[in-house]
Amino acid sequence: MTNWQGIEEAFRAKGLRVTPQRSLVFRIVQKMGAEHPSAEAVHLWATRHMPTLSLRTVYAILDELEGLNTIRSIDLGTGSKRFCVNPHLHHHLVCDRCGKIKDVFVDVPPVEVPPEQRRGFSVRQQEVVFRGQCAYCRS
Amino acid sequence: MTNWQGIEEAFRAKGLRVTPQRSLVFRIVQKMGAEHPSAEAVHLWATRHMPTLSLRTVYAILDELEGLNTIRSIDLGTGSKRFCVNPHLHHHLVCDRCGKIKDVFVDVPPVEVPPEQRRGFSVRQQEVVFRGQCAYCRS
DNA sequence: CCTCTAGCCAACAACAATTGTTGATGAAAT
DNA sequence: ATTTCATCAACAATTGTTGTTGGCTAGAGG
Ligand SMILES: [Mn+2]
Ligand SMILES: [Mn+2]
Ligand SMILES: [Zn+2]
Ligand SMILES: [Zn+2]
Repeated sequence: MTNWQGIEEAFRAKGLRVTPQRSLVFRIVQKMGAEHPSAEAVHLWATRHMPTLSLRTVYAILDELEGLNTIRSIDLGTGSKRFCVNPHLHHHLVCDRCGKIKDVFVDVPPVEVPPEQRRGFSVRQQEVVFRGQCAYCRS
Repeated sequence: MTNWQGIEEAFRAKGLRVTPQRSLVFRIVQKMGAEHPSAEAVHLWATRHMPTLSLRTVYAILDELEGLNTIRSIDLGTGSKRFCVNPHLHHHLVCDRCGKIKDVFVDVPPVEVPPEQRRGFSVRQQEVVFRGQCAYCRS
């Protein structure tokens, strides 16, 4: 569900109204998707179009969108939750210095964790985090 | 450097004195290594032997140990920095619910990120995060 | 058109993990 | 003996986030 039509449906299906705020936050987060914005970053941009939009509401709507499975929140140790809009399986590249995040679409063969290492854990997903420095931070 | 002899040297080489607090924190973090304790967790245990040891000092000493490369701090989105004592290359298994962390020693073939996806990033390391649920949280 | 309510707002408070600060005290190094 | 470092208690401050409250408004349902 990455198109606005679908989201409208999904909102209503959950008994949530389709408001200008929800619409705006959705569109902003889609547009910014590639940079994996934080809630603050979404708010910063959103307020250019709707100056009264509160940060609190942005947090709330991002939570809702996550509940609808239209976005996913990730925490890669950059100091804040970041939002990921790409529904396909992928991995991430993180800048050690500024926290920039980029999607990485590479095939990583699934790794089987041997039972003696699992220690009772059930493994649901496996993600790869690539760490390094972005072009900007390297100069 | 995982033995106390080496650490004593390393401390002194940096102009840091070898104190009972530094010794204790080091020994605790080594002993707890497998659970990847947070600073709070280290403090909780340490105060059993030295009740006056302040949390502030634990934070400071953990920072120093990280500076000496005897431990590594990792943030896997569990809400706090966790400390890893195993110097060998390895990966991590994280419980979605309680945040428990386990080491995973499996060979993961290095993945080459194609330049058009790197977008100017330099990739320094690649780590795999396995997410799931621990035995306890699953019951 | 009227009513009811969800959603939003501002304006806070609270939170948790972490870092900063300060002045006093004690121990180690010189 | 003197200087310096380390630690302590006791706070304050910071950051990202969530909770709360009372008032206002727009829209869904009648
Ligand atoms: Mn992503
Ligand atoms: Mn580890
Ligand atoms: Zn950067
Ligand atoms: Zn668990």
